[in-house]
Amino acid sequence: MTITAYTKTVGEVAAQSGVAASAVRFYEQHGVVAAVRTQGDQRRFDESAACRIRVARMAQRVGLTVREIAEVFATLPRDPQPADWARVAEALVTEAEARTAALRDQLAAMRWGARPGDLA
Amino acid sequence: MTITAYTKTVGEVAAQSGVAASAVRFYEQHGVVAAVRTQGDQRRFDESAACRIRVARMAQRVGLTVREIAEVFATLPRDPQPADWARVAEALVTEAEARTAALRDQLAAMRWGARPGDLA
DNA sequence: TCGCGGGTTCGACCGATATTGAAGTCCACC
DNA sequence: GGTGGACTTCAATATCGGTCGAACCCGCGA
Repeated sequence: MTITAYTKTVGEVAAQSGVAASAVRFYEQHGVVAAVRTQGDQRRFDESAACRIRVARMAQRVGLTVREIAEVFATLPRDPQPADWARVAEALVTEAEARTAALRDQLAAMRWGARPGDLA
Repeated sequence: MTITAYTKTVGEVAAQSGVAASAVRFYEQHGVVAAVRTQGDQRRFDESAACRIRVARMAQRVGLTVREIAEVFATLPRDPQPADWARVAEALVTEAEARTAALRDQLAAMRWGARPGDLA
């Protein structure tokens, strides 16, 4: 049973997640990732940080805000297991599908400017 | 064959589409809707304007930007017919589904931190 | 003719999502 | 125990998607 430690620097997490270090700090400020501080006040992230950020970026593409993503991630325990990630993944995909379905339904419900007499 | 005229004021379009008049002007600036001007320099929109804006708002919910939406709408002719709207609707839903699929695929492709030896 | 409820432009401001730069600190390696 | 690269904070800047207010214009009805 390996204890997942807080060992990654902001730069390492940035490299592993494909975003700028400034974005990693931004995500920490907004609760997408968590960090502890060294004696010298530097951030140290755990293994899940890069993962969280990669997932967050994908979720942003389907219209979720950073706040919404942080809320979903708030349900993750420390050192998330595959089952925890699976649950989060499903929540995100379900939300994306719900929004797409809402788009489709509302589009379908529109009367498309069918002015009576126009097609008659 | 009714010729669709430019008759709606900003306020009318705003009311019909459920957004503020300032937003209608914003959408015009960004190519989501088009307007002609009266002698007195006032905007006049056609019937499709409110429709475009309602659709645009839905599309924003699934992560499309105003620019992307404007590009899709750029394919609409003047006085769009139901078939034109159907094509646009399909393009938007398809894009939303593609983004959701990308999210799901990338989530599925992740190794979920399965560190060798951890589950052993 | 006057009033007034719209419309107009323009620029300031907002919140979200970051990026950049300055000034200073930390720490890993030699 | 240096040195240099990576880290820190804070403020400014940028883009996106709007909103608001000021100051002004336009047309309609009393």
